[in-house]
Amino acid sequence: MTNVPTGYDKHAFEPFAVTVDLAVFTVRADALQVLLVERALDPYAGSWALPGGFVLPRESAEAAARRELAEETGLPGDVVEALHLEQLRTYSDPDRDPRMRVVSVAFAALVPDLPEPRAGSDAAQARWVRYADAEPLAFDHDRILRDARDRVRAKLEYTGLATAFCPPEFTLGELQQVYETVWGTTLDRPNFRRKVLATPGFVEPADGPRRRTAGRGKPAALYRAGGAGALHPPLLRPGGKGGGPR
Amino acid sequence: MTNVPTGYDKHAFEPFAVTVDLAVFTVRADALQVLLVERALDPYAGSWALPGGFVLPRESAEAAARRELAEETGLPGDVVEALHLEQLRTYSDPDRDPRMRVVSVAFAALVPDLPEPRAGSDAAQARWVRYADAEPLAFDHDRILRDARDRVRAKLEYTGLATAFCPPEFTLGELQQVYETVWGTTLDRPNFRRKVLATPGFVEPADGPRRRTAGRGKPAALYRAGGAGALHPPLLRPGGKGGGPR
DNA sequence: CCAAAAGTGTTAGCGTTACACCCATGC
DNA sequence: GCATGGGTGTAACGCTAACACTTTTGG
Repeated sequence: MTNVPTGYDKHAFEPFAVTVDLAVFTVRADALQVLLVERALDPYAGSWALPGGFVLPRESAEAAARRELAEETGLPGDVVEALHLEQLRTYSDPDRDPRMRVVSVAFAALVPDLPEPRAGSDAAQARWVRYADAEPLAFDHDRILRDARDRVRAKLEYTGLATAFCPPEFTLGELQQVYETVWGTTLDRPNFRRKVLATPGFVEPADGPRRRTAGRGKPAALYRAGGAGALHPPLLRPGGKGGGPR
Repeated sequence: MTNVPTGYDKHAFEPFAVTVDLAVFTVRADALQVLLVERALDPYAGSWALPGGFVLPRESAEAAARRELAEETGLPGDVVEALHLEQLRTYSDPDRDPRMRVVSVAFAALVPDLPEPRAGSDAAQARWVRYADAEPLAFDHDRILRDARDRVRAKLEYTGLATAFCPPEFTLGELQQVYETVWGTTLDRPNFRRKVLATPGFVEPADGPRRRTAGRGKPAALYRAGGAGALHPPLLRPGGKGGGPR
């Protein structure tokens, strides 16, 4: 915080615009999907992009992210307030926006299957797209999206993040499908079950059995997300253990 | 990137200042130490703070971080270019700076013991301080510093980051001391040695034995940092395995 | 009865932990 | 010789992976 030009005069330096970009993930149809919007306005108009927008003068980046998410998806405010939002990193390449200097704070958000997006206020349209089919995107959003996916994949290992993809009550089979879909692997069901239940604070039992996870088979017990953030011990990916680089 | 006010007019929105803040760590005298500067200018003048400064108009945040680091520590340019710099997160609370709207991108940097800082160009003075003795700092730097330490502690588990605290050639005893100092634990030497050598790409042997790590004992073999970013398998902390929350 | 998914049990293998022991050097 | 740190060996324990098996539902 040194090197202050001319003692903090508000116009002694080039102004920066600050935006947020959101990689909103869900698990649907056995695939990791991401929410994209079609740009209506000029830079990259007609291209698909991550939702996002400018941070307002009296707003933190986190608050801006939730506000933009509500605007673009039409989700009720309390849902948006509750969902898991995670700051990824900030992209500040001087040329990342062709018009002017824009510094963007990127977030990853995780939502359960349910919501179908309606066209947002500013975007021409919004829809879910399989991660594999998302590129190419506007600006440097290809890179942001890849970083976001890497982060989510890694965090499933050592946090209870996977429950954010599930509805409030879920079966262990559904939770396992989240892991298998995001990691692109298969997991041994008995071992998965034991590991999850042996990890304190990961899930806690709910009441009233149900069947779900498919139309057939024995009804499964329901669980809610536990309070724990970190998992002890972690749930490691089969091939190549250890968290990846961030 | 939607919700563009008045089609991108450069002055249609409130300007933001963008800064970088640096948590520069080293391991000296059996303690994790951090580089602090005494503020010369007005907001919090006389207080200690993390080094940092404004991002210039044609500069990325990463470039600004390296430039500021070179200015404040007097390290030669090639050293600064090579050292490990890691983006932490961005702090954007509207009231984090009493004067105006400042969004700050925080970085953690890791350096070996050697350099003693000289007083920087803008700071009244700069010096190494034990992490435990650092607070209170100006602005929200207490929080940034804590986040930075948590991140470094966690990343020692699953990356080869610890070698960034060591000189180009180091003994396994020195590397172990880094882990013990940063984690505040003791490790079993034979097991530490085996784990490190069994992890591909963590370290690779150098030539010519030396003694170091202390004045006495059998001379130890020297190693260089290997190319691997992620550690397979990870080197877990004794108490409470798994990566902590980030 | 059959298919499908939930749930329980068991064993072999591997990695880690904890400790004993030897080696090389300075004083 | 003795203290100090480097380096090797090894046995017990715990966790995980892999797979066999039982249970409960719908058709």
